[in-house]
This record gives sequence, C-alpha cells and structure tokens, in this order.
Amino acid sequence: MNLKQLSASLGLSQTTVSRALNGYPEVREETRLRVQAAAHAANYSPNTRARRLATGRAMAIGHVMPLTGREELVNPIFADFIAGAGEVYAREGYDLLLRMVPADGSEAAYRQMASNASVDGVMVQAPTLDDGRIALLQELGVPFMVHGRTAHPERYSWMDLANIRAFRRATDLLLDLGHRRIALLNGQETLDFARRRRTGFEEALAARGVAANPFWMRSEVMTEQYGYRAAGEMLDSSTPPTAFLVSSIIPAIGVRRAVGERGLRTGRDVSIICHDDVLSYMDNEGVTAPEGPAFTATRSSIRAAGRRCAEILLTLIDNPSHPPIQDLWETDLLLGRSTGPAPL
Amino acid sequence: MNLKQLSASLGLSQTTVSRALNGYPEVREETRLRVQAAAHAANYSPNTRARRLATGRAMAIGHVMPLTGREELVNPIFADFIAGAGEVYAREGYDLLLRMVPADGSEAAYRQMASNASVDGVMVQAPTLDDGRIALLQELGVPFMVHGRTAHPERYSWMDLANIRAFRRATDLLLDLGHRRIALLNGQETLDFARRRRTGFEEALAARGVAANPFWMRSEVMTEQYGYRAAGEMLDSSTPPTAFLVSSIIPAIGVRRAVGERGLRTGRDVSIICHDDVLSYMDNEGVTAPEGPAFTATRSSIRAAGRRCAEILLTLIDNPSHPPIQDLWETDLLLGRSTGPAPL
DNA sequence: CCCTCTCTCCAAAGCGCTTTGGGTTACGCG
DNA sequence: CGCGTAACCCAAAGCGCTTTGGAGAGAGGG
Repeated sequence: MNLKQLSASLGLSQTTVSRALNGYPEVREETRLRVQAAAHAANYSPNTRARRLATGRAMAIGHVMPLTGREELVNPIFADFIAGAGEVYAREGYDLLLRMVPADGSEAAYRQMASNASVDGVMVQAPTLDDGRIALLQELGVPFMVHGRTAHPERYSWMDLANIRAFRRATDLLLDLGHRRIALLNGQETLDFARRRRTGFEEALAARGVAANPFWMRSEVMTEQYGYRAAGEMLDSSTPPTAFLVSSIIPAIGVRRAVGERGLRTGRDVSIICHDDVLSYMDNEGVTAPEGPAFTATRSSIRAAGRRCAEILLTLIDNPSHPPIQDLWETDLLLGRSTGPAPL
Repeated sequence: MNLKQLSASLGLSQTTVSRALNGYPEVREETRLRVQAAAHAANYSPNTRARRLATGRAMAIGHVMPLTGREELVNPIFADFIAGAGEVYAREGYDLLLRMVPADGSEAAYRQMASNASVDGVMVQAPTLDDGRIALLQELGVPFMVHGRTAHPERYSWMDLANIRAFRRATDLLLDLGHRRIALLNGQETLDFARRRRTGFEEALAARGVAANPFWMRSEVMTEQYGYRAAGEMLDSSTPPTAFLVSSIIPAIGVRRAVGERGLRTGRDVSIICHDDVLSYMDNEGVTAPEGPAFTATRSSIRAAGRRCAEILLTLIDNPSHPPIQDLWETDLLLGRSTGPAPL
C-alpha cells in the first residue's frame, strides 16, 4: 500500500493525505481522522526511501566503530555509548547507522557518509590529540558531535569528562592514604582523554613532590589481559607499587586477578582505583550497598554521555547555525573496598 | 555535485554517466574512463537516498539491540556479534541500521523496519523458545536470519552452536574429574540457547546417575555481579558445589572473584568451566600460551558467528527463493587453569 | 548499394513521497 | 448583493538516481 493507492481509495489527493498524516493545518480535522483511520486500517506506513529523497533529510545519524589494534578489537564501551545515543535517536525518529572500520579507515568512512548524504550528522568518538576527523568534517560541512576533546577544543561541539581533575583527585586520595609507589595503567595515550588523565596523575604527584616512575606507567588498549599482565610484572618486580590507578574497570579486573593470584588482598595489600564507565554487564557491584562498591572509582556513566551527545547532535542538526555546544562533566569519586592505607 | 551537473560538464547524458559509473557494458571503454576521471576529480558520489528510491533496495540491514531487564542492560556480546556482521556488510556495500528497543518492544521495531522498507533484511538475535518475531517476519515477507534457534527450527535460516553437546561435554569433563556437586549458572532460560545448555548439563548428570540440585542451578542475565552473588551464596551454604559451569565468561569472572574472596583457589579448591564467546576485551588470556588459558571453556567466537550470519543473510537477500540455510557449529573445549580434580 | 546488426548513447519515464502555488467554496461584512 | 478572506483541497513539480525503449552511426554481408 502506497500513498497513491491510499489516496485513491479515499477519493482524496496525495497532497491532502500526506498533509493529514503529517499533521499540517490545511486539512479539516474530520478529514484528518478519516485519513488516519484508513491509513491505520490499510497498515500504511510511508516509504522511508521516498520520504528521505523528497525531504532531503536522511533521518539517520552515522556512528563509526573503529576496530582497534592488530586484532581489531571492539571496545565494549562503545556498546553502552551507542545504546545511550540510540535511545535518543529512537525517541526522535532517527536511525542509527553504524559502520565498522579498521583503525586507519575511519576518515574515509566519515567522508563517504557525508558525501553521499546518507546521514544528517555524525558522532565522533575517542578523538586523538590532534584528530584529523574534525577538520575533515568542518570542511565537509556536516553537523558533528565529539565525545571527548582534542588538544584545541575551541570551534566545535563536544562533551567530555573533566579527566584531569578526576585523575588528580583519585591520585590525591591514594597519596592521602599514604601510597607513594603508585602505578598508572592508562589507555592509549594517543587518545586525548588518556593524555589528560595522565596529566592529572602527574600533577597530583608533582604537587606532593613524589617522583613519577616510568616503569609504573603503561599505556595500552584497555583489555582485561593488559591489566593482568602489567600488574603482574610490576608486582613481581623488586619494588612493586602499592597502588594502581587504572583507566577502566576492565583492566582493573585483570589487576585484581593478578593481585589475587599472588596471595595478596585487594584493598589491604594493594589498592586499586579505576575509572568506572558504568558498563552494563560490568557493574561496579554494590554501589548502593552499605559495604560500598567493589572498586573505589571515578565514575561517570558512558551511557548517559551517549544520550547527552545524541541530544546535542540533534540540536545542531535542527539548527545548523547554532554556536558550538561544549559540555564538561565532573566525575564522582566513589569510595569502595579496593582501597586502603598504604602497607608499611 | 550531482549526476545532472556531472553529465552536463561532460557533455553526456545522465544515462551514460550512470552506466559508465555502474559498470554497464553499453558504454565505450574510453568514455567510461573519461567519466570515471571526471567523477573522481569532482569528488562525485551518488546520492544514496536517490539511488535507494530508484533501485528499490535499501542497501541496509536492520539489527535490533534489546535492552534487557529492568535496568535495560546492553549485552556486550552484541557488540562483538555486530562487529563481525558489520565487517561483512561494509565489504558488500551494505549499511547497518541499529535500533535500540526495550525488551518488550522488539516486535514493533521489526515490523516498522520491514513495513517502511528501510532495510532489505533483518537479523534476529537471541530467540526465545517460541519466538514471535519469526512468524512475524515470515508473514511480512522480509528476509531474515536468526542467530540461534527456537524450539521448532524447521522453516527458516539460522546459525547456532551445538549447545547441548557443548554443555554435555563440559559437564562430562567435570564428572570425569570427580566432581559431583556441580552448579550451573545459566543465562535466562526463556532464551533457547540457555535452555539447550541446561539440557546438555542435565543429560550428562543423568547419564552418570548424579542428581541435579535445583539450589545449584540459576538462570539470570549474565552479568559479572550475577556470577559473584550466586557463587558466593552457594559457596557459603552448608554443602557448597565444587565446580561451576557458567554460561559466559563475564559471570565466570564474578565466580572467580567470589572464590578468591573466600581464600579459595580457582582450579584447585573450586573448578570453573565457562562458555567463552571470545569477547574482544575479555580474552580468555593465554589461549596459546604453554600454561593454557585462564578458564577451561567451551569456545566459539561470537564475532565469527556475526560474520557467518551476515553472509547467510546477504545470500538470502540476493536470492529470495533460496531454501533455508541452517548451520550448526561445534564448540571447542579448551583446557585451562580453572579446572582440577575434585577436592576430597 | 541496401539491409541488418552491433555499438554507443540519449530522452524520458518512473521510484513514492513532500511541497509549491494555486483554485474553489463558504462565510462574514459593508 | 458584491467582495474579501479563511478554510480545504488539488495538480503538478520536484528530490537525484536507475532503467526502459529507442535512435543514430558505422560495420559487415549479400
């Protein structure tokens, strides 16, 4: 059933039927009801392809999911981010177009999405310090929203965590507990957020006159294994760290495993603070319980970030001349059972 | 730049330019090269919206991501599955349309995708025993592919693991190691795959005359917390299990945590076998290492499954009268460090 | 030399919707 | 009674592509 048939069956023009269904005022209320009833009865729903061509709007947002590293891993953090964004898109009638690309192919993907007009806007995630995608998208004139920032975050819209403050505060907490040998298991420091977290970490150490030890600082893709291996090596060294600051709950799980296998107790022998993105299946258990969460953590829901980013992007699409929207979120610092005073 | 402008600039008709670019034989090779060069120079790429309307093909596949449970969790397993499928779609020029829906809204989502012709086919994941989506899609006449099966998997295309055999074999291994008190931490048994796994588990026990204890059998959304809590409760009971069979590596991590917190050693005091979907950031570390993987596991890459499902779906789309394609995969049983002889 | 193919290319008709630019009717008002 | 103005509705023109049904020009065959 298409518009033509529907309008013929009603004895009305396509114009009128279209207007009736799309809520335009030029049609009598009585007619509108009649049309709606008929449309419903015939199970009519407009062909999106035709509608998109006619309106010039794709009613779709492009997301690009990079496959990271040699093994082309999929970051589970993206799943929750996308879920948050997807909720907003669904509510507003937009589709989410997802494209998987190898780490080096993302610019091409954005270029293509933009040039063949298959989306109304795109989401940029995990920018590097000097991310080429931003200049590209500005040049192409596509509305876009960045989750995270670059080193020069002036002329575009973004939403980011206050990463420096978050990690500075977390480091301060460890220092307050008496820890001096603190390891940083960071994400890839080509990414801006990781760089900022490191800055926060180093600032806090410097403020107390504690030297940062390069052996205790790592920067890798944030897998469980990474946490396990890195922590294992450090714990087996002659001067093991007494505390770990970890950039995600996933490698933190690996750290906990390494600690446990050595017969040490997390929160007593070794302290761990991680960043908690509030991942769906990796809940930092016991957040509301009296005993507190498993991990002491800087906390901010990646899903909420997805929602917020989507909302901003849709605002920009509706209003292309809107000035950049920039939103900086503070993180919570949650005290859990993974931290304690430094052992003597 | 659109077709009209491009063909005007070349002094050719739109027909010829279109044909030249799409590889039709009715155009002289010399002309084709000239057209391609001009298209490239002008950075022309056809408007997908127009192309889709003209061809009647959406060049897109619909995926529906259900948000499970009260908290609308996002299953990270979907991320890897989608990544696998997305690789294939990208290669074949298809877009991936992703829609997030609350657990009860998925039928509506499929109906809508199909009726407004915004996709050429849809992927169905995690079917229940008697999943209504299948009848719906058959009625709507949309090509679809099911990852998993229902209780009556005759008339449609699917790809699934041999779940009964996998869990039967895993249970046999535990029995061979002398375990008699074996717990099953299963996924939600409204889902077909979970039901089959339970069947495999029960069959193996029955074959050895071991009674299944309902207290040791759970069925829930497969979070880390679930594994932690369930294992904790069981371990604290008067007759704790000596082994756990767990439906995913994520709750298995929770089980390991519960074991560790009680001062017990995984693989010595308590054995764990889990199903390993080979999740990106949750690699069952050490698969190729001499010491073996961390978890003994039934193993099958969910990402490879995504690829396979996508390939089958595209085959069905290209050839609508193709008979159902059904593919059953065996799992590997990987011996790791999480299993050992039952303690006396 | 004429006829028939084959090669190339083109004009125009969709695809199914939205939207522009009227047209008609009914009504209120002077 | 005539005219202006809402209120409704319609025909037709796109949107930018693909595809159908030729048409013109050479080439080859008799």
